[in-house]
Amino acid sequence: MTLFDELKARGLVAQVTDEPEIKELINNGKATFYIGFDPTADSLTAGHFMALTLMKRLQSAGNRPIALIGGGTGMIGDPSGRTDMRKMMTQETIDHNCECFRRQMSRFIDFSDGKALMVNNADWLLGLNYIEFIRDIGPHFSVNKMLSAECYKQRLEKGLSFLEFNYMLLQSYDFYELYQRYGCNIQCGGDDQWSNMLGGTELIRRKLGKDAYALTIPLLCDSNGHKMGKTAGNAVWLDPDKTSPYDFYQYWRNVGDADVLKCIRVLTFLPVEQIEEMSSWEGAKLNEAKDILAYELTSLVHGEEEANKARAGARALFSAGADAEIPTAAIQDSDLTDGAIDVLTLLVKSGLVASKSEARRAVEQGGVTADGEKVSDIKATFAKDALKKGIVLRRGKKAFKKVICN
RNA sequence: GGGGGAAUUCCCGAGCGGCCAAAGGGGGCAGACUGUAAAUCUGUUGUCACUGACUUCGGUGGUCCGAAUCCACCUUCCCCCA
Repeated sequence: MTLFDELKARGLVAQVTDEPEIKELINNGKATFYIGFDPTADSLTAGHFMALTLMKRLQSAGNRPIALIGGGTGMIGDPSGRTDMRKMMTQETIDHNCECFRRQMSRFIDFSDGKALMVNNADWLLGLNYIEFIRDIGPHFSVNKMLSAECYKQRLEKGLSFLEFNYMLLQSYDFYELYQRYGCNIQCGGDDQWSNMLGGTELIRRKLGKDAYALTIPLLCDSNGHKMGKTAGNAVWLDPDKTSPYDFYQYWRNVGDADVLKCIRVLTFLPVEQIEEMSSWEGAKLNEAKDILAYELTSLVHGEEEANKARAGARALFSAGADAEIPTAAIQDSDLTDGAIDVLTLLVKSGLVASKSEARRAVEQGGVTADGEKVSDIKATFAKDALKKGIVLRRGKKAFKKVICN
């Protein structure tokens, strides 16, 4: 199976500008492609992960990836699919975020010996002269056409500033620039970027009379159409300090039935044939697929060791086994009163709940257990002796911590 | 530049002087049912010293015994006209 066919089989291709040409390029390792990342946070998210795997897949077939960090476009903010304007970020924040991205990406992509490049569009965007830019690039964009683009529709109802309206020109300019500097001939990105990407291919054709291509990957959505990679509105981060490997594992362990296979196909590197076998799995058997998905991804992002720990922790909790790998929370002597601590405080200190009110509710609703025993009294306390060897405190079905006091 | 409207708790959105920690929906959390799934049903969803107290309704200052609700100014956004 050729690379392109595999991408298709995995469901990684949403739209392409010129299929035969793109096929030819990437199957033969002749592509230099780029994917842009907006430095809006100090860590990449699960949402970016799919793009990273695409990069890796293409790279292993001999194509050259360029990771473009949007240090310059980050100053503007992409309005696509947004209902409100992004917050403007300061130069320092953007620089910091760029650096964090760089570190995380090098885990997946081989940047040695020019096998991949990482560039920052701040390098060419920040020095642009307005009049020159407008005269040079502006004529190639039709406002009428831009306004009809799907990505601005929503914003036209809520208001779109000229600042953001410029985003498409800048992203197009990036592609144009990369084409000239590095011979970059394909731009990849999320499907929501489609119109911005077309802007680039169009610009290259008009200015240089050359062909460049665009390929989008679908947005990873669950069966209800919600974007995946978020819990309660918060992103699932790749940075272990922002989303622990255990939580990361749990996120994937808990995806809905309808989404497991899709996630495995799109996000893991398991062979397509193996995945096809799983597609007949049903009911409880499907749970195994979730375990595979969670393990594979955790292992890719955080390493095998962390993946083993997360899996062991989960198994300990859900199917009774050794409790050695349960995430722990240490509490201090100063948290104790008279050599003991009450449940509510303990719940808060362990990080299982955000406030005492929440802790109270959890107990009152019968959602808290300590070492398997249900805690039904909000005044229950634990003595230091018990805490020395550790207590497995559990809130609800899935949130738990082993609390220890030394 | 002129005129009109809006800012409410995580989100949407009621409230328009006391009965408001603030309807309803979404989302979240917990419980039941299960397979650590979905769907469904129930409870819950500002904080704390929890039958009570305290802090919230864009900001600042007023009026009033009392303000999310009235007034002034400010900030931001939307709509119409130019």
